[in-house]
Amino acid sequence: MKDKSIGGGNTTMLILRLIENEDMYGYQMIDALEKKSNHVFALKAGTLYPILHGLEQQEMITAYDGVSEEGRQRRYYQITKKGRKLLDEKKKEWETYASAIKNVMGGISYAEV
Amino acid sequence: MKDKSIGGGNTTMLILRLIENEDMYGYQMIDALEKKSNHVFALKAGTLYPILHGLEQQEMITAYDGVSEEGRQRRYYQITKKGRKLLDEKKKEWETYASAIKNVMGGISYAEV
DNA sequence: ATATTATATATAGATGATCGATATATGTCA
DNA sequence: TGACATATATCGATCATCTATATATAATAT
Repeated sequence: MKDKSIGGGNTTMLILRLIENEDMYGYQMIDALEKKSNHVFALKAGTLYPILHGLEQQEMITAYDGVSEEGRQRRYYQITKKGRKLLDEKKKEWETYASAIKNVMGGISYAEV
Repeated sequence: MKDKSIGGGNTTMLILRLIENEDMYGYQMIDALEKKSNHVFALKAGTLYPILHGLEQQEMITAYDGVSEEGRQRRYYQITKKGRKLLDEKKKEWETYASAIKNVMGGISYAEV
């Protein structure tokens, strides 16, 4: 995984999280992710837009043309009910994954099954 | 990232961690990883061996032929000083990554820079 | 003694996620 | 007017990992 790359198949989860409470347009997501991650993640436009289009096709999000606070035409994305369900699943997967890494790295061992 | 796949570019870190305190042979690593991860990770032989050969070439590990506790010929792998340094780096990268995900998912925000 | 199965090591090709490069259009600022 | 930042978009390349496959040995069952 390269420096500042998001990797690990978590990009979709992060995008859905960003628009969980607020509709956003593409570039706004890139900025928000950079800030919230404290400059660890630098999501590329070339990664973002194909994912947004895919999520739209799967009805995880819907898109509409709107006007930004500065009065400019922007393409906004809104999470759907289906998308919230997917976000929940991805969250659980991440927790399982992170906890497994912790177990291996910390050396916690379980009874053999 | 598929179910039970390790992904995220963390396989090398996990392998190095496994042999940090004890030399191991390939299949032993697969078993150890499955147990320590509480059955979350199922490392595939087809993933493991190419990584081991790569780490050997980069002098992160050394290999030698030994005899297992059951008296069988096995190919053992031992971490080198260089490998321990790499493990430390990978650990730090993981911590940075996991903490960034946490920040985004939990909604912690930082002052804009 | 022989067949079957589990263990072990290994490699090649396929897949999938993400990046880098590039294209295009619009709005802002000097 | 020209340069630059913002914004959306697509395509090909790259990299990690998986699947499938091959091969060998040892253990177990017949």
